[in-house]
Amino acid sequence: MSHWLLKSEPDVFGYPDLERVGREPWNGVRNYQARNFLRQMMVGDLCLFYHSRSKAPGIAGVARITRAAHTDDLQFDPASAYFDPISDPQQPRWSMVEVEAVQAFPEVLTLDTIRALPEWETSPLTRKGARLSVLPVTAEQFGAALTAAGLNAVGLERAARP
DNA sequence: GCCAACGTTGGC
DNA sequence: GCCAACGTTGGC
Repeated sequence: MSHWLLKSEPDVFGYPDLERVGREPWNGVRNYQARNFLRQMMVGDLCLFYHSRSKAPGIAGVARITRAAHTDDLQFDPASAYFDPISDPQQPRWSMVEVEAVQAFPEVLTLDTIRALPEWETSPLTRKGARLSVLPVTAEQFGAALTAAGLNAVGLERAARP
């Protein structure tokens, strides 16, 4: 199983929103590197749900991939902000996955705290000017984040298994 | 294929 | 709201 980190602006769609709706299509990703990571995701992979552009940026909870990469319909919807006039329906450029809420963190694990974790030193997340909205996370980084949040990483991974 | 201009991201 | 960092675009 792989681990990932997904960024979302809590003002637009935060972890509480994911808990409310249960499952949510992760669409609107329009960056090739991020898209390529989406395409590597497999059902059951766990994701850290990160709040960006917020007063307290950080990880708010854990999500699980419930559907592997498939065509992001918004790229063909002229009314959508994510419309891509260049995309060819025969060979769609953009993909989306589907995620569900697994476990909220007791409180948001702040970026400052994440930066202080040795496992996260090499992550693109903690690099200045980081813009990647979907990024891979090592098992060590995932475990360190859960431990720092006060959760039992092993227990959660077991419980999250479908 | 270079690179300046532009638009967007995201911490602060 | 500011601005640095980054990805993308498009003229040449």
